Amino acid sequence: MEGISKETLKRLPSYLIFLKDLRNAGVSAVSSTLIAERFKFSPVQVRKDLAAVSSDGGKPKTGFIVDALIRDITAYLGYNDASDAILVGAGQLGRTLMSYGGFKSYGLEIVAAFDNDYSIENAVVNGKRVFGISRMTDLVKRMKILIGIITVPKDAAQGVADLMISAGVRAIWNFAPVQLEVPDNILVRNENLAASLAILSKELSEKIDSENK
Amino acid sequence: MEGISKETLKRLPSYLIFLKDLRNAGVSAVSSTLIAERFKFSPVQVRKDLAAVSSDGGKPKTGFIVDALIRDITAYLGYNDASDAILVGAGQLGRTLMSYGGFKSYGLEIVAAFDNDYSIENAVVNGKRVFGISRMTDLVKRMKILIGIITVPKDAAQGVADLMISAGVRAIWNFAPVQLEVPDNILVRNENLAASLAILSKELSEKIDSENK
DNA sequence: TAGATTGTTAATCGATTAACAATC
DNA sequence: TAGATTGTTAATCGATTAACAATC
Repeated sequence: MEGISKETLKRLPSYLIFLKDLRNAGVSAVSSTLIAERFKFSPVQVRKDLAAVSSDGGKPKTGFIVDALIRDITAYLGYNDASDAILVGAGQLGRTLMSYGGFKSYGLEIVAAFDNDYSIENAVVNGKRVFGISRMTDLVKRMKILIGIITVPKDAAQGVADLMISAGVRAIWNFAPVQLEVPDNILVRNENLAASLAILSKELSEKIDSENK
Repeated sequence: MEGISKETLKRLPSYLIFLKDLRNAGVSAVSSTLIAERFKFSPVQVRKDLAAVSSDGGKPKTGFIVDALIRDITAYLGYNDASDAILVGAGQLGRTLMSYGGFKSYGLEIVAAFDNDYSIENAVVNGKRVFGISRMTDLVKRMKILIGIITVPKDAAQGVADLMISAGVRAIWNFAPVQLEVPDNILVRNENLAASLAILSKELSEKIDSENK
């Protein structure tokens, strides 16, 4: 149950989505083979991944109990102190994240948003108010928020990161296309949508090249 | 210049962003050590990555020419046939992507969007019109579009994927939280924002756990 | 029982890092 | 020249896969 590899951690959320679909479809048990087929992984890999988080394990011939797996993965991924986040930059991308329904199913929540644009301040998005940036430090400290989401333009990103860190944020999800400079004890996860598409595009053209040989 | 590893491919876009910043700052040459420091990679890794795409290589004592690297990485990542995409699902997330400025710098463009909601059809987002879904097949075929972006609710995603594939799309960037079933020759890249945040949250709580030991 | 499926150990594979010679 | 920095080969590391015994 401990020492889960980085790669396993990345796959767990996908399993969770699939398992919930199975549950909705009334399926009560699932084999590693079936999961593997769906994701084009190997069954052994799936078993290793599941072994890392499953409390009961699976049963030969039956497979794994869907409900139990959902509980185990949710417990592993979802229930921890670090589940509340604040967001800075309530532009279109920021508001999209605030309205995004998918976080809840992982026990995650964006509890407040901040912006320095007076015309956005006090707006209410998805039931959450947008505050002036000057109120961030106080709120983060008071609520002991550990995760900050940055959706400001790139020139403002470093300043926002500094402010978040001084307020006590320990992990940053950065959507601005800059490499943030942060102390060693701060986690940063960069989300560069353009880069994601660029990689897909590249993989495709390599594939097409190889087909044309 | 060929056989670039997957991991290298993932790092190249970050290098590109940083190199452009350097160029803006008037820096003309950069050492692998400097790049490595910024990203907390090892200098050797950076050199290996750059060796894979750089036409000139670097010079001892000087390092790599910033302009030349930008050109090489851009050429490697950006210029290929697979640079136009269509998007289906012009809801908030879809419109955010349509308005997102970052794609252009990688030579990528969302050329048209589709939705089956009559109230969204004919809307113009970022200068691009939203068409009824019925017009997708024709446009994809005519323009030989190879990349499709799915930003519809999860229940509609598989149907949209099937439609895209039958029209000729070869790579799908999927924002719906489902595992799409596609033929072997179709590339799929899943973007699950909730999962990304969940992983960050998990890494943070593991870090905090280990600090408290 | 027979067969499907799990879980584990060992082998393989791919990527990173260490070591070091080449060179501007 | 001396020193910084590159590029490459070999060693290491981490993750995946193959093989197979255990078991429901």
